[in-house]
Amino acid sequence: MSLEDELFEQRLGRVREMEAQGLLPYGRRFGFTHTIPNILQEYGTKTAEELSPQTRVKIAGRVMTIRRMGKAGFAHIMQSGERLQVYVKKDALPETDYQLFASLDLGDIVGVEGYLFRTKTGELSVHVEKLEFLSKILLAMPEKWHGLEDVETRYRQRYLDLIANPDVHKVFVTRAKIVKSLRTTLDALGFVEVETPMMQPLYGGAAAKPFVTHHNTLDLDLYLRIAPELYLKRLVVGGLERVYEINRNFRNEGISTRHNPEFTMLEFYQAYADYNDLMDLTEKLLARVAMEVTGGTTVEYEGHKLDFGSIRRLTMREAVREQGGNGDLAGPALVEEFEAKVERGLIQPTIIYDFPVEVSPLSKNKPCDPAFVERFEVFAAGMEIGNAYTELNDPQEQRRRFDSQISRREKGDEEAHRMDEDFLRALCYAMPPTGGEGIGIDRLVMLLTGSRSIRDVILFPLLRPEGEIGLADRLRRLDQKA
RNA sequence: GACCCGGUAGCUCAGCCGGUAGAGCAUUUGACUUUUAAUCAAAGGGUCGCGGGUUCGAGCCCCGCCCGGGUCACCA
Repeated sequence: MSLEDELFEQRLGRVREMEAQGLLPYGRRFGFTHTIPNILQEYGTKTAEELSPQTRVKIAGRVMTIRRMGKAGFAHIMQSGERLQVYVKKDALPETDYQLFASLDLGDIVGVEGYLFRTKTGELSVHVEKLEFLSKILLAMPEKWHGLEDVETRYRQRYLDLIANPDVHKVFVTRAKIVKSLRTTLDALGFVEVETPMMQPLYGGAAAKPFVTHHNTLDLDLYLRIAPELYLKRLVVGGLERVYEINRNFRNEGISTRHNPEFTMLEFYQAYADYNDLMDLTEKLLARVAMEVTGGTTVEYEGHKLDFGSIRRLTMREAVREQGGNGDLAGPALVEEFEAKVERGLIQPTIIYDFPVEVSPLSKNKPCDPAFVERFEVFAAGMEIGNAYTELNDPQEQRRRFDSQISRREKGDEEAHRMDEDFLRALCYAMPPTGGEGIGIDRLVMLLTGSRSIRDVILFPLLRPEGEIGLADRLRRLDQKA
């Protein structure tokens, strides 16, 4: 018999024993008085004397370690990635509760009631007087010391990763804080959050290959959006003058440490503004989010100290010249030169502005030089994390840009924009002069959490499906045996 | 898509020149009423990713495939 089957049998046996005693192996609501992080924060620095008179607590969580010593024992209970020790003494709690403790498995979920104290070695602990069983683990927990290191298992069974690796828990809590910080800043500036279609009859707003899906009733092929841009700009036409969306984009392209087929993007549009205003706003957003998440504007990333408190600005031509490239180039050739000579070296947060018009079909021309557009990208750690421009709001010019995209497409550029007449019609109703920007949330989270792969900031990154697991069959067999 | 690395017990990993598959944690049994990677004693646990081949003999060598990681390409 394999070890896993053996574990199943042992633990299902314990489930049956509990049921026989009238206990619930899968319990019901548990009214706790404190969370473990609460207790650690409130009492973590109190001395033994300061803990009297007794503070009674009722807590719940997952059993992470057990040290049994005959008629007493210790365990650590984990909640929200933090652990608190509990001390269980045979003559301090009811017989049945002690029996329960004696048959606990690592990974079980329990509720505990007792009072706070400090052990001989000074660790804050709960002196247990009541133990309630809440949920039974059937499979084995990852190793207590090394945690779960197998990358594939970490991604496929993220719950195990979260249980075994507290740092992973922290990354995703930080991710939530980052998104909240961006929302708070934008909300305070009067931006309205909206949701626009994920499924679009025409895709646009970026150069990328789309995913295709189909609606049965309408018998209609739809694209998962590659960007929300064209819908958000329709909203600006409609008078939502400050508008943003934080949501998923889907691009049917390669997977790497910086690319996942679905990723989260913040896009925001501000009427009556241009790309200079957005540069200022970008600095403010980034400095603030870094401050709120890490307590400062500098963050460590791959051995570099990135300073989000001072963001350099230079034109694409200046950047190319600075690296010894040919700054006299124009059009796509300039972009190629930039990507070859500059991009990867942009470690410190940097704004690169003034892009060639050919690669920017939705941006407004620079008045003094129509070969360039009012567009910038933000780079850090060699990664593009944002893209912004003064929006093209002249419908006739937009039509010409679409036309030239179409001829590029006819020459084989699969990622060139398609004609979007509905969008053109919206522009024909007059869009105010507007600045718009997209910020890649996943990459920003990477920078602010020190994660080297985008998969480490996405809870369930895309993987090929694994083979048969065979678990249902085993459980079925054991059920029949019982 | 190309190249490099990896897949051995539930987990973390060893496995020499091709010669009977190993350790720690976890599990089971026993001892232990302030331990903390608890300790002590004993036991059980393997489709060596999958399929072929070479060989007297393959975890190890060869071929194909699957899964994952990395680099590059792609991603304006």
